Amino acid sequence: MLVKLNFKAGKPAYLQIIEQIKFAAAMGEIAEGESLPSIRELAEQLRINRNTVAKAYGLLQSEGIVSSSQGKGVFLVKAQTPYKKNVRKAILGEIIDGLIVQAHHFQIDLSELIGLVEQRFEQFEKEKGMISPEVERRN
Amino acid sequence: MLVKLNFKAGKPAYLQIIEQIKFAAAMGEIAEGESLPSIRELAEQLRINRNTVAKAYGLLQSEGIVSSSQGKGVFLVKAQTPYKKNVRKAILGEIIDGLIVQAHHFQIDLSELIGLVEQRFEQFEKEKGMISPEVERRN
Amino acid sequence: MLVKLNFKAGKPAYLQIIEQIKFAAAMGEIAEGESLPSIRELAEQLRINRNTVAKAYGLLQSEGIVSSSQGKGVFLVKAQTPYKKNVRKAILGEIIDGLIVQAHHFQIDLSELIGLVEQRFEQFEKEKGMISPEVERRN
Amino acid sequence: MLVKLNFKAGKPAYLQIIEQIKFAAAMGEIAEGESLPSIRELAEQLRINRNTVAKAYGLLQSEGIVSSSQGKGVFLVKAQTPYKKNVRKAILGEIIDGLIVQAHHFQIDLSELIGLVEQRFEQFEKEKGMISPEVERRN
DNA sequence: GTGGTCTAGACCACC
DNA sequence: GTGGTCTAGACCACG
Repeated sequence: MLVKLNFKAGKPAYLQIIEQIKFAAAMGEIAEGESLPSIRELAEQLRINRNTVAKAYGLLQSEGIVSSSQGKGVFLVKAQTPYKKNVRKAILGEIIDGLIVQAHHFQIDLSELIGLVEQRFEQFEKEKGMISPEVERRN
Repeated sequence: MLVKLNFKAGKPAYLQIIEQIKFAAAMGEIAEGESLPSIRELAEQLRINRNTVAKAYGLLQSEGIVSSSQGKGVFLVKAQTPYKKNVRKAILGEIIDGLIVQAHHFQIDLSELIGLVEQRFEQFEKEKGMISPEVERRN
Repeated sequence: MLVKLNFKAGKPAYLQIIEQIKFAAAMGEIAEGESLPSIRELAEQLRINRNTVAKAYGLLQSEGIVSSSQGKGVFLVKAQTPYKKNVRKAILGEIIDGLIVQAHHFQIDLSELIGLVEQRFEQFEKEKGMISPEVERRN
Repeated sequence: MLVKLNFKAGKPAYLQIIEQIKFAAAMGEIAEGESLPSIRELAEQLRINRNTVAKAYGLLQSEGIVSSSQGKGVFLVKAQTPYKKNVRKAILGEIIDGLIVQAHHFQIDLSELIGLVEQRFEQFEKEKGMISPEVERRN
């Protein structure tokens, strides 16, 4: 997998790494159980401090997305959320409430809003389909 | 109108104020042109510094939701967004993208997600109907 | 003379009054020794509080531009600055320094800058010529 | 580079910092891409709160004069204004209008005013020539 | 009585 | 070690 950093954007490096790895995992670009680039490798490739990569990996591990074992590397764990379904729905519900209030201020009604959701979802799936797993690697 | 702060939550006070005023405005709890609680008043009621309220009001003003004038007060402006439709859709689109990624991590598919949106929307409308404007509590 | 207030602009009312009276005086619209509208009169005309007009007149008086005497009214005093020439030049010099630094950041050189000054000055004189003294009065 | 604060003057500290840094930048005292004193450093040196310096730097950033990145520092960006020529002239025009009105109140005519501008400009260029870049004082 | 500005202390995010 | 955010106190401007 390939990670790119945009230093101009305000986003911190470690967050950009996390996002891209999450996205790659969601896309199926990285298979379950497969190893990620090593900390040292990724740090060199991106020309950033190893601490920054380590921080990103650490947070991914604490989210249960990857697991690391000394001397072996870092691996993608099987996708599964730690929350029960009603908790998940409650979390999504809060995001949705904010979305609805914003849509209301923008004078956009329900049917239009749902149209937008469907449209965005389709584009998400389309991009997902276009990425074949395990394509890119450098160094 | 009534604002409540939850100090336990990580969310900063000024953001909680913004959200609740936006919500109250969307609900029709505050009529257009009507004045919001004065900065001092709300600050005392919430037992926080005036500047924190002032910051919230200032941001609401920069979003075009309220307008303030020295010596007079802060007023809810006529609901009308300054953005063109495509801009509004783009802003909502970003929120939706975040929602979709989160839903994906939670293994919730499109139909279920849209069901959630509809359900939340209905509840929003129901609550909105229950609030008759101009029913103010006093302190 | 006619004073107009723009409530939308951020500028406070009393400053708008001061500016317009100064400008009218510089333009010769008000003759030396002539009386200005009374505080009560101007306040009614502009539909603002008399304190606001009084504040404006008070500041004009402290700048030595008008003089007031109880029961008679407020009069424009003979134009003359209280400062000696070198002091005046020093004050202008500071404004000019700021102008030069700004022009430098804008990559505008001396000749262009002086062209701008001349152009603006001519327009100033033109507007001044167009106003005949003692034209407008209301009520 | 050296910043001095004049607490007696009515001007707020953050504005004094902005002016002096703009001046130093225009003088070539700070080279392009070079880092400014860190927020903490300057705050200690001036014996003011870090936030006051941060505010000054933040405004300089929003003017496009410096750029900052967390954990690294604040840097002078390549001199290049983001505005088109007519916009720049309009901005300078407003400053010039104020200058002309002030000069008028001081009974100083155009030729004298332009003489002052030229004189100040020459002094600006002379001082600029005297400062060789990269000559830094330390504390 | 309004709202706005300036400075500050404590804490957080980042590298 | 960097810069950024949140809250606050004192003071100012305004009507």
